[in-house]
Amino acid sequence: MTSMASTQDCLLDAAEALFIEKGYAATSLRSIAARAKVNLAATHYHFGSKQGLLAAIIHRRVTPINKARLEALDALEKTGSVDVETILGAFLMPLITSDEIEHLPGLIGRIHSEPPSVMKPLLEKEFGEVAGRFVGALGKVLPELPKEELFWRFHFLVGGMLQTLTLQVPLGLGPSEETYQEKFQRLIRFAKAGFLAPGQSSGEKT
Amino acid sequence: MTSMASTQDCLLDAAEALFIEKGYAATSLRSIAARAKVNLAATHYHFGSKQGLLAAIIHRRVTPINKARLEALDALEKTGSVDVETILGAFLMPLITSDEIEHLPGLIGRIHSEPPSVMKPLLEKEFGEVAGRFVGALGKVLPELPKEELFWRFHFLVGGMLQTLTLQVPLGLGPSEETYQEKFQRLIRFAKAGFLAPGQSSGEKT
DNA sequence: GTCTATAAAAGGATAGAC
DNA sequence: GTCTATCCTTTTATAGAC
Repeated sequence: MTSMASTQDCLLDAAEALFIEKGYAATSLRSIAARAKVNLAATHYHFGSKQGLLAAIIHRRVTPINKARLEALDALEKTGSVDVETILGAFLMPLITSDEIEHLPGLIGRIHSEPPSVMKPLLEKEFGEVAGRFVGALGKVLPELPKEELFWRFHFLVGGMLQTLTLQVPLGLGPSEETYQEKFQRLIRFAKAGFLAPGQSSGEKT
Repeated sequence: MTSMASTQDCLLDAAEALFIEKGYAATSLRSIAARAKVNLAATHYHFGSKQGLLAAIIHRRVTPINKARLEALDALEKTGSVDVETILGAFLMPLITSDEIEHLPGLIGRIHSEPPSVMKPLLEKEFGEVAGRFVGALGKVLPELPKEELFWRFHFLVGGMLQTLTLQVPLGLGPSEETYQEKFQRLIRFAKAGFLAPGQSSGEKT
């Protein structure tokens, strides 16, 4: 029994589940405390405010994934096997191999479009470094692609990732049980071709 | 003065702006009524509830865009100029050419990840037919692509679209003032290549 | 259709005993 | 660190006069 979950962890788990289910604004601290089976006042004692609780939740899940992403990119650069496909793999696959995958998808998918006043500082803090590293790596293997085009394509990749994390099943498709492994491999095929497309109307065939 | 905005329209406009700014759950009917400069009780008189107001807002913006999308697709099929790029154009460009573009992007971008209990029935009702028609058209010009792969690629396209509608400027890029026209042309380049990529490991070079 | 007034409930946050 | 009790604000929604 020495490994019984602490009050903090109970709160984090409960709040995370409810934020996924109902969204941030629609979830009350009371419902969180009830689900965690702790006292209402504990939320303020441990996290100060509802926002503080949200920040802690995101930090807990995102940190290990971003660490794995950067390590994967480092490994690519060390072995010299850097290309578009391997970079995309280093960006997406840590979502799967991490232990957090069970919780992260719904969380990010649900809350990434909360009001900017809530989310923007959090996302920039948690995501800024990783985005910079990966855009830089992609820029190196796609030296002729204009910078703005590169940024927007990374942006589209992130959109596809978020959409994949948000929806279990796309509209019009039956509830086929597909693993994230398979979904992200589909996304890598799609986005790889997208990144390799000519940058404007210049390029390939001229 | 015969064209003075009705109370309904004032409420729709105000609620839309606030939902974009703060999200659905975080916006109160009071703030809506205040911004619309109408009485609080008017919201219930005209729309019954907060949910009814949301449904009316979405319907107002989405209906004309989807109509334009289907008409553009019809036109392509009549002139026989159907290919991946023109289909993508017919799907994305009505977002721009419609009068709604000024309001729609933020709205959809902000609220599409509200709790499924709120959004799913609305989105399926408003979006189901259009998605079916466009996936069908893409399937015709990509006959060798497996159906699941097709669905997921359409899904990634929608993800890129939503991401573009959500963020004015991608992370790491300065506040470059780019029109939606330009952004969606970038997205079309990206997604066109993605749709044309080989479906599995089969294809191109074997 | 529009207003005032208010009901009835739920929200975040805090004080203070233990 | 955890509890009870409560403050104070805000919320959705409605009743009823005009």
